Amino acid sequence: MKHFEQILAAKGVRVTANRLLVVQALHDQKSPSSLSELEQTLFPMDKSSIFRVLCHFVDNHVVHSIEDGAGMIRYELCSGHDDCSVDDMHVHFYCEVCKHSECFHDVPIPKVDVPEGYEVDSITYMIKGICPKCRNKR
Amino acid sequence: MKHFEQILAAKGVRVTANRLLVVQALHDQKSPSSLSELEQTLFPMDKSSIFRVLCHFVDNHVVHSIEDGAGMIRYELCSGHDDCSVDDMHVHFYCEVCKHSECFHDVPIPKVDVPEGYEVDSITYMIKGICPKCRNKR
DNA sequence: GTTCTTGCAAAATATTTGCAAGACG
DNA sequence: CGTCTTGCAAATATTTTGCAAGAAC
Repeated sequence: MKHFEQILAAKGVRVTANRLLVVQALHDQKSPSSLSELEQTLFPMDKSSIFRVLCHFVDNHVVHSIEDGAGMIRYELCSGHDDCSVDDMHVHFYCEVCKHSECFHDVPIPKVDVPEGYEVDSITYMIKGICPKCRNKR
Repeated sequence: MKHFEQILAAKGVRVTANRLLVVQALHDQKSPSSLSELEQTLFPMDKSSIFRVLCHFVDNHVVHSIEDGAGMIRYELCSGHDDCSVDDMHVHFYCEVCKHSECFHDVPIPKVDVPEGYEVDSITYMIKGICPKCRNKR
């Protein structure tokens, strides 16, 4: 996939087979993926390799890392292919019943005024509650 | 502290010595505490006891649980002593340099419109960046 | 006495690192 | 060659549960 190679190259990340697989997997997921999930998807790639690729991606703004409601870290591709700004982010939802995370891609994170002297790098807006599917089951 | 006993009683939580100690400790902290921190503060109370007290408190809306930027769960007392609503919440800040969390008590979380059918229980608004103290050191 | 709570120990879950071999430029 | 990347194994860190003794009602 030439497309993914360009994304990596544009961010100054060397292209390797593993890295392309990780980008591919993240792209295929609709909701942010955890390390464990990626481990299954990307078998037989090693967990630590995936982990290090993800760290590298986070450092180079290829992916965001967010914490879902269950104390686990999840990863998703930065949407903007050029630069990865704060404006890039959207709201996430965590269902306390089925324990799944999803994205509200259409809902941008409202900005707030931070006190003097604080530098903002990223923002996570996480709603916890019950998703429609689980709600209808009750 | 009669005061804390009333808080617990009002939420239908049975009052025990341990629970009062946990409430006290959370009240004394300015920023949200992690389980490990509480373990030190509350020594010799057992870690698992603290954990179970915290779970019970979260279930009964005595405390909020939030995830700081480092994948750790932190706890803070619900501010409203009557009921623990979504309006109760404020913005949190995580410094990526000194790895400390703090509260922007004066900055309420802006609300967003969620898609139809979703039930909102709580919201976490976490800003990651660099705090003034760490920023001045560079 | 029946239910809830606690402490100890240990399991379960996730993340992170050390090291040597291999790939890349 | 020298640096970056990978896989295997193992160490850390953190959260969670089983069980029996004790406390509360």
